[in-house]
Amino acid sequence: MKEGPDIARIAALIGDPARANILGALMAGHALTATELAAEAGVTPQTASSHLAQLTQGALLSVLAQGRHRYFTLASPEVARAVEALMGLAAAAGQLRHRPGPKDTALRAARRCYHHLAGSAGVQVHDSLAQSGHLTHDASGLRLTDAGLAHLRAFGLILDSNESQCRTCLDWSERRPHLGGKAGRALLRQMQALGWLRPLEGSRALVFTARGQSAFATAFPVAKG
Amino acid sequence: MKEGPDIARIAALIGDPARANILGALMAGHALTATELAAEAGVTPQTASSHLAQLTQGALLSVLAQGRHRYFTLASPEVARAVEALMGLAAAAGQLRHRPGPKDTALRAARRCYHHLAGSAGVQVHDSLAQSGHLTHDASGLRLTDAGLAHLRAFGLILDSNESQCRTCLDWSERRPHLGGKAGRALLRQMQALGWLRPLEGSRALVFTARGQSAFATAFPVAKG
DNA sequence: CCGATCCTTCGACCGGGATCGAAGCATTCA
DNA sequence: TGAATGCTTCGATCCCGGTCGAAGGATCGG
Repeated sequence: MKEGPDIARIAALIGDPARANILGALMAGHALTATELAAEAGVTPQTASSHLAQLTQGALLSVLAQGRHRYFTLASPEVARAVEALMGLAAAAGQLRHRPGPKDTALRAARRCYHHLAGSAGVQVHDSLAQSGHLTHDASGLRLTDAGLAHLRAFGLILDSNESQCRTCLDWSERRPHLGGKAGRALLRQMQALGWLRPLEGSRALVFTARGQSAFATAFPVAKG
Repeated sequence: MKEGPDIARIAALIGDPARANILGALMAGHALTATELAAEAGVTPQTASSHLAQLTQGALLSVLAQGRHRYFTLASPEVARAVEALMGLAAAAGQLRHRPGPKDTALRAARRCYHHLAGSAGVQVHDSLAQSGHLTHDASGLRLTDAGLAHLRAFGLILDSNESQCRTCLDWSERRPHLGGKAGRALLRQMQALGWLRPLEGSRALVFTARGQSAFATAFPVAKG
């Protein structure tokens, strides 16, 4: 009964610990070089090279050669979403790699998912915009309303009118959608520019500054329901 | 940089061809016995037994022992969504197992995804309901409005008021969300009861009857945009 | 109780693939 | 040009895990 796409190939590609670490490192959205990824994955450069070739061949990564460096990124937001979906399953199965520590708490609060904001803060943004009518769910998926577009522009975001289309991304820690796509990306950039939050050293986690914390709460209020 | 859930374990679990076939067979939403799954996967019962034990252990499947039979199903809708996400990646990578044939076309038109309707017909249901205001996207995700609830009840669906909460499921062939959850499940059941469509032998594909085709188009119209 | 069916456990085999050392290109910089 | 750096290819090793035959429970029908 072989129907549909060959899922096993892709899953097997993600299923190796070294490759999974590579994908995890790239979930932050930054392009990383082969040697950096080798260190992240905990393998030698020649082993990493083999893995990177396979991931690229499998259309999970894309490469940008610059001088003697090769920068790798996730090939598409779809890849990031698939990885998050798998994280959700792994979390549900209780297969956390470490006992939850302070870093883990920080990750659940706010982190980079590909290029946008995830974690409870990310979900809060989504909910707040949805409640105030700045975000609608129509035929083509999630979309910013005109009011929402104006609202975010007032915030300092630079968004074309044809960039109202958004991506939702299932949050592995919250099990709820958060805001991805162009808008999500621009929003995170602006929040960092405003000094609301900064990346935690060597991690995808993001920590709010005291000032940013309260500003964020005011800007994206959410009613309990 | 080992952060978050252990994704490699889960992905490796899905990454074996035999296990992927098992998951694929269960995507139709029916409970299947160990021997049936062995046949689906193309391995002997003792091999399948080993795989099934691993999948159950990994919280991807759940088992119901009934007499000397053991019925397996996907452990949760999350599993089904993760599998669909992987199918999307595989399809994007152009790794279809077969050259697209008539069966493949049927699959893209309408199929079972877990217990609900997927494919272009599934997406059409979602879009139609969203356009007519029967479906909203709020803080807790996708939800049926009161009007939508009444609309579907008029259709013959039996739905509690507290079952307005819906699940969205990313469609691998359309790359767009379709309607899952309780409502999606009830809807598919009703459509089959009305004789609108019937399962294609030995496949997840669903084919519309002539009568069902036009009735469906009238019931779930969608404006082009 | 007996045979049939469903499923599992055990043991042995085998292959694919992950890994790293050594060597080879390519690029940059002095 | 020569040395250093980033990355890849090649080859050898090794181990994990998929596979099936044989045998052992478990459950049902009579």
